[in-house]
Amino acid sequence: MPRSFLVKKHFNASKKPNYSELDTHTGSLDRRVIISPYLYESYPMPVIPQPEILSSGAYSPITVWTTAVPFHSPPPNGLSPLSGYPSSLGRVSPPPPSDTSSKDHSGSESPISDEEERLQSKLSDPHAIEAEKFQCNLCSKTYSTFSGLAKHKQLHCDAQSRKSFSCKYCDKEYVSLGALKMHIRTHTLPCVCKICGKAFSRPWLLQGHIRTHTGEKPFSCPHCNRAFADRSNLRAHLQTHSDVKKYQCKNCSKTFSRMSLLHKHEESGCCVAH
DNA sequence: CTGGGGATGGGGCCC
DNA sequence: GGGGCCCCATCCCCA
Repeated sequence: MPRSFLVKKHFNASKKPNYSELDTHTGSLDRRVIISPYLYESYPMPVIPQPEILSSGAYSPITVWTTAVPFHSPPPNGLSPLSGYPSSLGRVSPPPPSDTSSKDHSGSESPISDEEERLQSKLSDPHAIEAEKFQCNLCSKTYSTFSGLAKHKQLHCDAQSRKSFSCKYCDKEYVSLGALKMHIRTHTLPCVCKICGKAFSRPWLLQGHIRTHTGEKPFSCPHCNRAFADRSNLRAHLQTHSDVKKYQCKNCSKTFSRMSLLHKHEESGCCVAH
């Protein structure tokens, strides 16, 4: 099982980003691609913009992810964190309607305390003076309003109990915040080529891309001395020197240097009933 | 049509 | 926790 399949892929029909859309900032990618204003100033150093030099609506580590809440028990008042994306990148998801007094926490790592939550719930709810009757089934904390409880669960207990972090740009979920942040980069594409403007999710991807401009090919085949810019491509090339290829057809035992070639072979009809 | 190269995406691992 | 790297995969293009 390839590791890439551990998380489902379903961006859209075209798996590759349509870089032609970078210039217009239109289409489905416009909220994740940030072209550095310093794009063409110098060459050839890659530009890996820091968050502060991104546009005001750019990627904010605090605002681009949300902890997941159980799908089987959606809170009322449209509290689901997956109920739609912000209209522009970097905007915090709109607060729950019943929590209009809550402040914008973007840019602040410190979550509000439970006491603050309860106080805010009381302030925002005229019925909050009543006895606290909404209890968290995970930590037994009580809240006077359902909205207070819902917010508490969304921010703390559910996320902690499930250890689940879901992307706000797609519906992928990860068990760690670090994995989610790494994934988020595939949406925000913070690494921009100064030469052509293409954006990449990681610096080393950009470095590999820059080799296409410079012509640098640091990986050489020990058999034929052919050079490659990418190690993976060299590895694939090495298969061509091997008598026994890595990928074998189950039916005819023919071997192929690449998985894609095996797939083509299978789709061409070898593996249909003979 | 097949085989191979080029370019790129993305999760995991290690430091 | 983040960066760099590894490894695998895929798409596109061309000979």
